[in-house]
Amino acid sequence: MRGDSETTPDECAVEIAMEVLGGRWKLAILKRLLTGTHRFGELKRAMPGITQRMLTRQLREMETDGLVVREVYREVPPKVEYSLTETGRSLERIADLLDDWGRWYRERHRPEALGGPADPVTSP
Amino acid sequence: MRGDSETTPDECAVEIAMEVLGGRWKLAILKRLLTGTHRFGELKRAMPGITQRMLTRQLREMETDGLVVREVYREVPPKVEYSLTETGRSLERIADLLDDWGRWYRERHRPEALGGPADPVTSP
DNA sequence: CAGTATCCGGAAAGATACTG
DNA sequence: CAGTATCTTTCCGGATACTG
Repeated sequence: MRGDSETTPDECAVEIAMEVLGGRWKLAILKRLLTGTHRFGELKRAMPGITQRMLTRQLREMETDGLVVREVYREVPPKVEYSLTETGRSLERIADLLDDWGRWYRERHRPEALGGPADPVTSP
Repeated sequence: MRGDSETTPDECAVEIAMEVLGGRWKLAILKRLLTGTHRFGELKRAMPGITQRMLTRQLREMETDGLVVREVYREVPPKVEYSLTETGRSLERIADLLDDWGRWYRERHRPEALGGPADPVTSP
């Protein structure tokens, strides 16, 4: 997804968005950072499924893409804080909608993936 | 992305959405189908970049995920039409937002990818 | 026309171990 | 604490050829 740089003239811009948001963890990280600045370890603890290597890579890509700011405090022990840029925060609505939609979809199409089914919803 | 079936209890639902919308072509196809029912060949012609194999695969996955309906007319020559389900149409707003955001992001962060830069926007 | 059938390269993702 | 460094696995996406 990243690095194709083909950008055919008639492609619709969702592909640009998917280049930036694609991957398994970007949006999850973004949602975390929407609650405020976080340290690397905090993010890691908050997302048990991700490996250190993946978290580092995703954060660096998001930094390159202008979504997050990485601030290094030259202390011992080291401390690095991540926060969203304005561009990153501009995704809040989309991230929320995707989250809502995902929840709704899971209820509607994957009821087995639920621990205790809540009250069913009929539109997202 | 597909087939992990892990779904850790505390994962946020954006991952569900990304499972369904992920991949390079899903949203582009969805946007096409939002304009109405289309035949396989129409979709293929409308998206010069995609291969037959990919188009078939993406459409089948979207069918499995409950986003599209595939209707086969037993004629000669064969005719197959694809349209969106209600679930598929429920993504319209999100697809539009992603498209808008992608356009805005490209202007703001990748001006070199534009033929003739339009009037700059300051918020998505 | 609308697909399958094969084969393939490379990126994405993960496991594990080590370090300033 | 916050990373690198390797190694391995998975699988996405594409090229090409063939078919009911």
